[in-house]
Amino acid sequence: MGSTSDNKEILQKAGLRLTRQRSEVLEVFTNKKTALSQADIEKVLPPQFDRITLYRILRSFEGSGILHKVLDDSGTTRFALCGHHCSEEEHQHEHVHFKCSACEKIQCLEEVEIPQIRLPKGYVFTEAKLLVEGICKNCSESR
Amino acid sequence: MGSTSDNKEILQKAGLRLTRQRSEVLEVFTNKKTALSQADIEKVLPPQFDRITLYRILRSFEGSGILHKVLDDSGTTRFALCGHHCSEEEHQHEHVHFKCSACEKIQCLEEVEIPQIRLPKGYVFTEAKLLVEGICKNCSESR
DNA sequence: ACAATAAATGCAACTGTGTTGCGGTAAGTA
DNA sequence: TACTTACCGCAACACAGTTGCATTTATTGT
Repeated sequence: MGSTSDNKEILQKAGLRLTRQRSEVLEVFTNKKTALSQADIEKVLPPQFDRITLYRILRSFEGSGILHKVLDDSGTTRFALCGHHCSEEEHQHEHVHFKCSACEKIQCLEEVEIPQIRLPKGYVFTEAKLLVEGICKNCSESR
Repeated sequence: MGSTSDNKEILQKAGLRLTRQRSEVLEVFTNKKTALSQADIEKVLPPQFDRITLYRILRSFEGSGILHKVLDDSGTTRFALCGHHCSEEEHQHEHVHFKCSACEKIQCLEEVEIPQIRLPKGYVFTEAKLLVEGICKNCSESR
């Protein structure tokens, strides 16, 4: 679970240097498994961790395919760890994001694929992002 | 196209008072047909239109089913006019939102329905929101 | 048509997220 | 070990979102 050597490999593959700050951020994502906003991450990191550094780490991770942005209707941007086959050129995120109305957490359902969408004539398809809202497994079982 | 009497009807059905400001905002949405951010709307409205008033109008319209929030990965909230059968209790937005990578506009594809999603055991489905990215009809035809 | 009243507006003030520039620091490399 | 360049940390700023309160205005009943 998120060892230092894992982090090193992830960063090297992305062409990024291994720094203490980046390792810490990666740790957060491998421990928590939900999509996280910058505020969420700041709560977990040591309080002296620089806000702007975190901001830039998130963007560079996104750019190199380590993280992907998660759609959200709340206004704040959230990120989640990319599954296996993401590269800088081609992200593979055709999976569903699930937002629980009870615990408010957003998680990736990697196993649920987004069905084919039939667009009207004239429209060209590039990518689809699907957010499902409801009650997650955890919350529905603890009743 | 967006007459005053239309506005009156829309607002009365929603239990909201008919004011000049609300009419102006409604006009904007019936003229432009894409999803609009608060900044987009401010550009169109007279410059003395109060920012906070607009903010509250958008929220109250959303609460009473006149507008719905549109998912976006850019961080800023956007709204679009609801189709026919929206009430305060039950919004009906199981349609697709389409974001054009060329003109950056987001529109509702009311005619495209979101397919059934099969969730893993334990998950309860409430609602699904789908954003498709690609090239819109306008942009793909003007090549 | 007018007064009562509750809703809506407009202003002030503030919080929080997003973003850029730049000097100092530290990771990778020879 | 020294060099080069990416990365970090600070400052400063732009702008979206949010709340409280005094004033104005749309509706309701007389």
